[in-house]
Amino acid sequence: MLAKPAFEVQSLVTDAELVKKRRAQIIAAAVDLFAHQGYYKTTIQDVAKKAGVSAGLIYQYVRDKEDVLLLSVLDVLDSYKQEIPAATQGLTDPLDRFKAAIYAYCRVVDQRREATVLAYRSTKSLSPERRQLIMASEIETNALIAQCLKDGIKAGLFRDVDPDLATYHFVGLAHSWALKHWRIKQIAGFERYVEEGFDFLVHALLTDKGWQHYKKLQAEKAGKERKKSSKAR
Amino acid sequence: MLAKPAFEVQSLVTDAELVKKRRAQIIAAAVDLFAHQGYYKTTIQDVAKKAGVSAGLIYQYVRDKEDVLLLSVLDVLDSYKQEIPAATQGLTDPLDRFKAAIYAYCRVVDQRREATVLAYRSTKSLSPERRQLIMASEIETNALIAQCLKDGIKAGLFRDVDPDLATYHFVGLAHSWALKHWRIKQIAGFERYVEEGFDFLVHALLTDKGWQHYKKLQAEKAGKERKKSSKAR
Amino acid sequence: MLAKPAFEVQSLVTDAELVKKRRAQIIAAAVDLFAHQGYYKTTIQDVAKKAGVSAGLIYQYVRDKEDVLLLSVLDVLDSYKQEIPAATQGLTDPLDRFKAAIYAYCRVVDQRREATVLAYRSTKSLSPERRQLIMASEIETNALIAQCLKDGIKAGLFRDVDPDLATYHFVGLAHSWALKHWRIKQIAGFERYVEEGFDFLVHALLTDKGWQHYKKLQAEKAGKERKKSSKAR
Amino acid sequence: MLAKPAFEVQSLVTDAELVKKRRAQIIAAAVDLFAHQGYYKTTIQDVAKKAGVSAGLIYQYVRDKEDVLLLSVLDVLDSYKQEIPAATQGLTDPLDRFKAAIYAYCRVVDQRREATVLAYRSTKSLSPERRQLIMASEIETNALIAQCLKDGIKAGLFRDVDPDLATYHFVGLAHSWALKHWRIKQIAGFERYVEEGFDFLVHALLTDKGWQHYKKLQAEKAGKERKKSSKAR
DNA sequence: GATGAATGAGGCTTCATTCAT
DNA sequence: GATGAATGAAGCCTCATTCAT
Repeated sequence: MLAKPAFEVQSLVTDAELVKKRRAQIIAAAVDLFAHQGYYKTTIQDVAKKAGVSAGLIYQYVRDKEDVLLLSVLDVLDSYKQEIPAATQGLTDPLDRFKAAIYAYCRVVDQRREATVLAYRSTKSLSPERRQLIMASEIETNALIAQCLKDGIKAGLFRDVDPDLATYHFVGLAHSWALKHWRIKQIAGFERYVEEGFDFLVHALLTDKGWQHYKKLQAEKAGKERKKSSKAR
Repeated sequence: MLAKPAFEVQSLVTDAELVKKRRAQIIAAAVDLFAHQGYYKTTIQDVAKKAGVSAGLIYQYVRDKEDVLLLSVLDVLDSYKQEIPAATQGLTDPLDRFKAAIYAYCRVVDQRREATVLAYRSTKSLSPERRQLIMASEIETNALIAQCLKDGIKAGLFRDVDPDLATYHFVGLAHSWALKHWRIKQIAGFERYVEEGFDFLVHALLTDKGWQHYKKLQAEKAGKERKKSSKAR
Repeated sequence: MLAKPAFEVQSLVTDAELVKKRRAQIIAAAVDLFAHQGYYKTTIQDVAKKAGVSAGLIYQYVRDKEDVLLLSVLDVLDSYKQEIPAATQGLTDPLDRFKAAIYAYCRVVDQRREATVLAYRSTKSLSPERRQLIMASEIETNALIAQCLKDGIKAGLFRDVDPDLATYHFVGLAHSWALKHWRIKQIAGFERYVEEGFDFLVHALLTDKGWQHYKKLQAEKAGKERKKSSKAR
Repeated sequence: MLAKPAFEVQSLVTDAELVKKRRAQIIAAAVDLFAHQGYYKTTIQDVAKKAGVSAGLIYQYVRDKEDVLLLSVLDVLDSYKQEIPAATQGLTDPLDRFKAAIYAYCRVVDQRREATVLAYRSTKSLSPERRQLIMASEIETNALIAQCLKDGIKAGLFRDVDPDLATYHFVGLAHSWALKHWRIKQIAGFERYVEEGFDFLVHALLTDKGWQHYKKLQAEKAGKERKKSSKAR
């Protein structure tokens, strides 16, 4: 289930530990630069300088520039795959789990906003084989969401919609925050955007039973927060 | 209201008719090439050859390569601004108008699927000033959708949601078809995608009153189609 | 004596009057542009625009861009050949004539300072055949000065120096004003520069007899000016 | 006092030794080509080929083609600044020193005749900032000459002329040899040109006292040469 | 393993010149 | 005769990639 990221990117260096360390260095620099200036406007020399290594070094850990892009995008996508399970960990209620998953997705997108945009923009710059890897990773992430939906449907909380299609509506919520940030931030802050967005979309999803459940959860949450804020005083 | 596309892209040629014609030639070629191979992998020579003109000629109609990209993206965005009003023309019922608008949006995105992706990918490749133009155009298009939402809210058919935020959910429906086509096409065809997608999202939007209205429209449509198909026999 | 400027620059247009008029138009624009931006940074389109004609038109009056440069430089050099004889016209005393010639030379160089620099800079940009014409023109101009020197030597006013070499010292006076203007103007104004410069160089030239004569001329001139200024009151 | 030549031309390469070596390589090739074919007719590829390096390499040592020109011109001007002090080294007599300086100037101009012309022609092709550097270098060189003049004036050998203006007359002697070589070489060889030219101009400069001194030096020199030539037999 | 200087192919852009109108 | 749109050759410069140290 856990994807070995970039399992096919070859390296001339054999020491696995070193490969991991160097690549992390390179990718951190690359993601930052690619995200902010774009893939084509970023040179390998830029990446090398930012990573604090020589240009030649990079070619001991990747085959070519496209490999750097592939690793960069995979790095971003992997963070999704890490955050979502971590967020649902311990939760059992399907609606709870679903909400936690979506919120987690939105949160990680927000934290790596530019990088998320990078992933969108740059996939087409990759060769078909490499693009496969990206798509596979996205499918995996979507499967995490879709599973939550299936669980909710099974539990009778969600309508019997196509879980894969519905996934895209919620994924779109997270991605839009990054893609349309220039505009949306003028309308709402992150918190309100996610809350209203999730509330909006979940309306489309809930059965009557689910609806009751949702209102109960809302009330509980409101209760907790009231307590918290009264304690805070 | 009507945006003069690319109103600021200068040309050395003075004959307005010719400028229009040549630019159309150039942009048609550019959109196609940019959409399929990407902006950076497409050379001006490629565009010239495909447009059937010399490379030098292009520089009599645009300042630089980025201008070609700007005009290309604006061309795509303009088609949205054309199709949506055309689709709602003559319709008076708010729900009808809204549905027509969204369907029209989805349709034009489907027709220019690669070009839509181009618009997404390439905006960041533009200089800030040029990006402004793109953003302005997107805001205009969104305003068309948002207006439909406002009308529906006023008519009591839609819940009192933030129309600008809600617009993004529906815009996302159209865009996702292009952006995630590689995956969604495996799940559903265009017709089903739009129908189910719209039906899903509209659930989140409708009031009880709106809900009655929606079901009536569905029934009417079903009736018409039954008739049509019986005639077709 | 009078050089037909550019006697070999061909034109497609047959009407001699028109050729003269058009060329004057073109050359005036060209000299200005070449002098200020340099030959290579000036495009034929620039010249055409400044001359108020189309780019194509120019090619009916010259063979190529180099022809425009040739005509431009010859135009400048011709003005020397016009001014010097005009200035000595009517004067009979050799020293008077010589001084008038040098002053006239300096004056025309000052009036067309940038153009003079152009002549210096651009001769090497011309093909050898065209350069010949420039050189021939310069030799003609120098001959005017040299003749004055010969007359002065014959009259026993000037030492028996090589008139052609001495010519270059005085020509250098005029040219330096243009070539080193950026620096000399910080040291002296045009009037003082020419007066001190001529006075300096003429010291090197005069015989004892010439020296007496020179002082007499100075005194006369001073006298006239005193009168003039007293009248002016 | 000692100018760091081209102190502001940046290089991507850090090894100072290498920068010096490579630049010398590049500039040597560039001066030669620029001097003979002109700046604009010389391509970077030409320079690279002549320097025995790749075109890309050049851009690791200069920012653009204009930088190559700047370095080339500075290289020429620096040779003046080297030769003049070297020639006066050890000499104490002001007239001796002055003569040595002018002769040295003429000699280096003769040795780098085409390059001297390049410096004249091309300064205007440089951006204003770069032109400043050229001018500063010229002023420094002129100051060396002017100092000799001042010393001679102080010693009562030279008339009390403006040393900066007088400098230009002597500088003109050297430069004219390069600029008007096509013509002057028909009149006189280098030796005679310099001797007669200096003799001519120095006439304009000497006081009576200086004049006595000058004649004495001439006699001494003639004596030495007689001896030398008798020895040579 | 790491460096960074060197390479050279290739793209954008300019502009002299032509030619159909 | 005049126009100005069109051409296309050519140059500057960048940058991914290599390789000697």
